[in-house]
Amino acid sequence: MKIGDLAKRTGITAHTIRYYERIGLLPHAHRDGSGRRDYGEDSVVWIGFLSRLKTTGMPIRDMLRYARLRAQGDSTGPARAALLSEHRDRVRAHLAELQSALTVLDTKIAGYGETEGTDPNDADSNDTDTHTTTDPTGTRHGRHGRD
Amino acid sequence: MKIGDLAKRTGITAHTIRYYERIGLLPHAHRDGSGRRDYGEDSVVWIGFLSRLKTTGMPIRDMLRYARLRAQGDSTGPARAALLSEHRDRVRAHLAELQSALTVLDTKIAGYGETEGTDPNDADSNDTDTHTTTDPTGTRHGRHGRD
DNA sequence: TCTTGACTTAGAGTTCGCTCAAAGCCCTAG
DNA sequence: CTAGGGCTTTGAGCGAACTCTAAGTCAAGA
Repeated sequence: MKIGDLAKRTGITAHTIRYYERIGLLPHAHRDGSGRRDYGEDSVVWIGFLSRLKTTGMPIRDMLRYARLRAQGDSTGPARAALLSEHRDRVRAHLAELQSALTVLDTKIAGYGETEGTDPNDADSNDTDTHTTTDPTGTRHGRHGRD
Repeated sequence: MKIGDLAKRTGITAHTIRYYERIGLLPHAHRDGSGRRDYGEDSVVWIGFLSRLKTTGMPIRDMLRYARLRAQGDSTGPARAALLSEHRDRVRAHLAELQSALTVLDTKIAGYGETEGTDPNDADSNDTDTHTTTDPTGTRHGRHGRD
């Protein structure tokens, strides 16, 4: 298939596909008689996987590392597994953060909902949350600000 | 407290705090006798909340909308609730995507793990989540909506 | 046949969210 | 008193990930 078709199939633009090829995320595409890129189903699959990695927040430089390992063949299996495994850990951690933040949002939205005239949840008091995962410095002992 | 203290308390740099003030995410700070920014606990709380929004992927321009509503006072409660509610929907959607991607990662890592010498999961076949039986979301591949 | 639209390239431009530099002022510990 | 570190400002710079432009080639449908 041509680059435009692949773009439609994968949801990324042809520009981005060429960009990915340029930086090494995609192998150099085969060309048809007239010098145009010609793709197979495997490209759809590979880009689909890259998109998943992207969704989960993997930076391009890490996708590149993975892609290079993949290009090196079967012997890199363990290295690829390790790379994905580390990434999975990060994704899990982020997931937990998101879930925690979600409950904060729930609380806050609920706070806005009740008693419309007054505000038991003023901008600040309602901003206060049970601090969960994200502990920037770790140095925060005194938690003031009403919980 | 001074800007450096606030930075330590919140985990963002003093540079970023000034940047946030510049773009309107933080109100203009009160100054002490010598013209330096002086913060109270409320700043810690507010930045904490902003950090959570950031964690959940809210772009700065949306935080700005929220901050401006907040600055306008209590009457904007419903608008703020709506803003957060829409954001919550997006976060929930993203959360679902992440969870789905996680199971893909699990499958793939497991694939690399089994039968160390050979590889039933060669670069492509294992990259494929095509007809991977475990289809968590039920999302048929082929067209994932673009992010 | 003609025209339209998809394709090609190299390289420049954009957006986001910081991050730093430079030059100078001033608080505080020693 | 002095040195050092933290603060001030404006404005420039940066890395990530695209995104688009320009100028040109070419294939295929009306």
